[in-house]
Order: sequence, then structure tokens, then C-alpha cells
Amino acid sequence: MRVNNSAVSAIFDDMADLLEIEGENPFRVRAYRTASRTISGLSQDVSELIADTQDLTKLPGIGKDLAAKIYEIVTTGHLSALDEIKKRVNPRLIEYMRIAGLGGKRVSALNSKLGIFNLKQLETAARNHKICKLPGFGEKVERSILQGIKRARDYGKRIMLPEAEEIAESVIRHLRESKGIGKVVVAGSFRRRRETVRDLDIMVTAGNSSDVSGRFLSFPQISRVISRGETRTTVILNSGIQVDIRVVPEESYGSALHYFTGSKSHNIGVRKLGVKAGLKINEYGVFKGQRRICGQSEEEVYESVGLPFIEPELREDTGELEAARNGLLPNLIELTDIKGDLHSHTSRTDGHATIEEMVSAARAKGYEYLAITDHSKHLAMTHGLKESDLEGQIEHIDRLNETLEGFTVLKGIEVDIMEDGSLDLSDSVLKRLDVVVCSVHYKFNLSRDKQTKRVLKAMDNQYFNILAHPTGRLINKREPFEIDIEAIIRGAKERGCILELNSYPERLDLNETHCRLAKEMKVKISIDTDSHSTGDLDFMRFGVGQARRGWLEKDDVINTRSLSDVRKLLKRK
DNA sequence: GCCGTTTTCGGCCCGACTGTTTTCAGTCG
Repeated sequence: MRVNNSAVSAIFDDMADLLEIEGENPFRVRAYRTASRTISGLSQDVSELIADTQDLTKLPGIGKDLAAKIYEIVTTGHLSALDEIKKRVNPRLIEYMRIAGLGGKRVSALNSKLGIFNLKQLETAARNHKICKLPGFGEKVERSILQGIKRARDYGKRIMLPEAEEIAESVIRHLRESKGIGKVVVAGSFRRRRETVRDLDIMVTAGNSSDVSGRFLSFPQISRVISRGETRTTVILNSGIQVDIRVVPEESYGSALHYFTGSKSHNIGVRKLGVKAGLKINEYGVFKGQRRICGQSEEEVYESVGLPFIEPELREDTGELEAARNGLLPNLIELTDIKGDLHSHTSRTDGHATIEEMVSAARAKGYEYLAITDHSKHLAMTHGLKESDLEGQIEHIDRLNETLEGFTVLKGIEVDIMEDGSLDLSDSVLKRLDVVVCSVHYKFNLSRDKQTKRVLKAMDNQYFNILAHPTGRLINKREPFEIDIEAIIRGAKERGCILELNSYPERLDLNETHCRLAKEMKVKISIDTDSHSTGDLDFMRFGVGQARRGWLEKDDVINTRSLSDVRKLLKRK
């Protein structure tokens, strides 16, 4: 049976929640959560590892017991320990755990004292003021539960980076207007360039006398204050986004930035190293006994545990600490390494700018080249190009190139991959192009096997260069379609094809795990914007962020190369 | 439940804030 990693990790998350509600040993609960994270971060399916008879206990946080449980899940599709605990603890209580302010203890009390087990009943009980009468609960907790339910309902989703950037910038502008404020930095998952963020952690350095918290609370878009203290203040904005402000003294800048950037499990890893070295590491610094030995910069914090600086995008506890220890950290790609963009649209199909406008915007970014890759005819709603249209565009670009100096427009297409694996345009026109970007735009619901074969067959076409947005997912909107991504990467390797990392904030497709896998398998990535307007060219920063999360270096990415090198890499043998 | 220059048991990262308490448990990041 094929069981994917997200299924295993979801089962472990459920186990953790139910054990927590049952009041189990918190370290046992943590073991399940750690294992869930380990599994979801794997580049290979655990079912394949098992098929390869690999030793699962070699994975971090997986011991004999959890390895056996993974084996059970993969071979039977379920976990008897979970079935058992569900007999003792109502599994519907898991949804309570998602509400801010409710943890295992309170969920357990609500269930045992009031006998309620779904959100509707919880809401009714709160409205009828039954909850505040319970020991350990009060009116405020009751109110916060009601707000938590509403929030979970209204804004359950995480926001994408462009919106997060906008909010962060306006908060920062507001804070900077007050006196006595030193550095203001957005830390947290935003700094790690996660695909989405649930809240913003903004770190401020300031002296004791400055009232940062007061200044922050005068920000006009605050809908609710969750907590307010000297060093930490948390609010919910009208948009539903949570913003945390943390105030630290200037000398703690490095240790605080490290602490607030996370990830949590990366920090735990660093602190454990600290404990081994007889040090205590917290947001105020690195301490030997009572004595503070450093903490001014993040570099100092890492140095105190014998490590080089680790880039924020790598801090997910997915092997970066070990790599750092062994001097094997990647030299991550930078936005400034990008020399061009190989996927863009114009107003000829569904874009909003002419070729000339796109070219001038790309030149303004300092690029050497831009590929124009409009849609092919199958995408009728975009006015996709048929062969004769594309021939016209080819001639247009040839004439344009004659007028340009130091810049080249690459002739391209984003051609549809048909259900049978053929391409939407004939070879006779594809062969006249510099770059052929290929995409699945329909029939997302084929079986995993059929979808994989469809794309591999398309790659057999000798003009196939780049597989665009390989999994088709739209963050918060559409799940990735079923496809064996490892087989696709291997297929690309064998055929000399390139995989796209699409920089559209809602795509970011490939994800970081796929990028790492492609890098390991030595398949080149093209970080493209899929621009539909001149402004979209700026999406490149999101793609590069994702690439950095995927441990990619300059050499792993085709569009860091000069035009002549790109042309060579696009030539299939 | 994991893990080991304190190695097969006894630890397990660390601190802030809230609310309900009257010294602390629960939750969060």
C-alpha cells in the first residue's frame, strides 16, 4: 500500500493532540509532534523507505516504537494505538486544540465537566456563561474562547508573503515614527521566508524609557489586544492577522533575533548544543552560569556552540545543524544572482503588458534576457496561440532583438501538456523556439500513475525544456495534483529537462523539499516569475526565498547563467 | 517516546504573559 508522508504525519499529530488532552507525559506528546515534523519534511515517502528496507530509526526523533508505528501505518493504512486512544478520548476534541487559548488541560476539563465535544456546543456553552463557572476558568477565558472560535472561522488560513510584507511595512513605518527606537526587524517565519505566515513577529531594540508597546497600540488597524507587557505585546489586526512586538535591549539584538526567528525546533537544537557546552541560551544572550558571555549578533550565538552562521531560510531543523557542524552548509543563491526570467506572458494572451513593456521592465531590473512564453491554443480562455500566431510572434521578436543591445528576448511558449502526454503545438513550430515551457493546466484529477506517465511522455518530446509549476498547487486554494515527483525529477535528469520553481506567491511550486531532492539528483531548476504584468517580475524575490529554503545554490539554478550558458543548458541531446 | 564524552535510566529549551489565584497553572512561541 502506498501511504504518503502527510497521512503519517497527520496521524502522529492526532496522537499528540489526543495524548495531550488525556494528560499524558508532555515529553511523550512532544515525541509524536517531533516525529510528525520529521516525516512531513522527508523528500522521500516513508513507504518507499520501507520498501527499500531502510532503517527508520536512523531518522531524527524516530526510535524503535515510532518506527514500528510508521511501519504499521504504511502496511495497514491505520494505527491501532490511535484507534485505541479514540475509544478513550473523543477525537472531535482535536478541533478544540486549534483554538487560541485552549490546550490539552482546558479541552479535557471542558469535555469532562460539560460533556461537550464539538465547536457548536462549545460556542453555545460560552454564550450561556457555563464555561466561566468551571474551576480554573473565568469570564475572560470564556470571552477569549468565543473570540478564538470566531477567529478560527474567519481567518483560519495563513496569509501569503505579499500581504505579510505589506502589513509588516506599515507597522514598521508606524513604529519608526516614535523616539528611542533602535532596530526594527521582522523575525519569525516571515524572515525564514516560509510560503505563508500565520502571524508577524516584529523585533524592536529600545532603551527602558521608550514606550514601544504604547506606540504600537496606537497603530490604527488593531482590532483586539491579546496581551500587553513590557517586552511583548500581541494584537489582532482588522485583517485578522496576529502581530507580536518584542522589545529587547540593544546588546541582546543577536540572541533575540535568533530566538524570535526560530524555527522553534531549530532553536531547541541550538540550545541543546548550548547545554552540552555548559551554556544557557535565551533571548537575552548566551550565559555561562550567571555571566553573560555574548549575544550582540546572531553570529556570536552560533559561534558560542561551535557553529558558523546559519541563514534564516535553513533554520527548520531539517539537517542544517549537522551540515553546519560538518562544514557542509550550502552557499545559498541570492536575488542578485538572477540574470533573467524564462517564463512570462504578454497581452497577446492573458498578460497585461506588451512584449516591449515587459522587455523594458526586465532590462530595468538589470537582466540579460527574458523569455516570452505565452499560452498555447488549448487554453482558449487566455486566447492561447495557435501555430500561425506563434510564428507571427517569433518574427516580431526577431525584429525586436535586432533593435536591442545587451539584451535578448528569448522566443518561447508555455505549451499545454495534453491528457495523452502530447504537446498542444506541433514540433515544426516548437523547434523554432529558444525555450519551451510545458504545463499541466487541466485534468488535475488523473490517478498518480496516469499523471506521472502523462508528464514523462511529454518530456519525451525533444523540444520539452522546462516543466512549469510541476505540482499545480495553489496555496490555500488547490491541493497539488497527485504525481510521483521523484519519478518526474528522475525523468528530467534522464532527458535533460529542467524543473521550474514558479515564483507566484500562491504557487511557489516546486516546494522546498522538492528543490532539495532535485538538487540531490542534480537536476537544474529555473526560478521563473510566470509574470502576467511588468510588476509581477518582482515576484522573483519569493521564488529565490523558496529556493533558499530548498538549499539551492547559484549553480543549481539555470537563470543565474549568462545567455550563452542558458542556451547550452536548454539544448537537449 | 527519544536518547546517550553524565549511555540503558533519568533527563528532556526557556521565558513571557494571562487569568485565576494568593503562589501558580496553562498556554504560547
